[in-house]
Amino acid sequence: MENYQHFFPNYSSSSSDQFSLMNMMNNNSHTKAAELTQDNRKSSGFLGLMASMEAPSSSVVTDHTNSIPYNSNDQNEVRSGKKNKGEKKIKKPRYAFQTRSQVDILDDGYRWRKYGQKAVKNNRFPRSYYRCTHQGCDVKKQVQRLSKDEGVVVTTYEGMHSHPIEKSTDNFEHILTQMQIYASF
DNA sequence: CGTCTTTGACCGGCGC
DNA sequence: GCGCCGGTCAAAGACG
Repeated sequence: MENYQHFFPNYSSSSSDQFSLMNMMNNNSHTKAAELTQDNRKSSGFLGLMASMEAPSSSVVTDHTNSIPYNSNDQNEVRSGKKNKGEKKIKKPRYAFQTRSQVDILDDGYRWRKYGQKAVKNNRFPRSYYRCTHQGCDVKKQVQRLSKDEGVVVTTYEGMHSHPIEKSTDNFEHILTQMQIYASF
């Protein structure tokens, strides 16, 4: 168990946070994951996610709704006014991980730049928006804490990294690979 | 001095 | 069309 600290180089001392993420990989009930679709984002957003994640059995929820068109170029061009409307449209999967942790920032081995923070209604805690700092990689994640149970942190990943990990967290890279296998469902 | 955070403004989608 | 809402920008600041 001690070598789990390798996954969290910033957490040198033993803390329960480290084991929460391992529980996630072991499908332990303490941490649950779900794929978000834009459908449930429209209807109830994170509340809808919470509902699905609080189902006792679901550790990974996959929704194969393909009715979510997504222009991959829009992400970079939306501000510059360009819009390639003729591009192929694929859905943009989002994966949420619910983790019991005292700290908001779980170090997953990648480097993130915070680019926004918004208040969440019905929640006294804000939601933070991060983007991967690797050039050409626009993987995003958002971190939110439950107001109901402030010991729970929800991290939502959007997109997949197409570059090697940037920190010396070799073992965790393997775990992320498994996460990406989940993401390919 | 480079990198990352903060924070109000801004934008697009959607419901009314 | 208008206003709300979730997400993003970007200038200024903090920090090492």
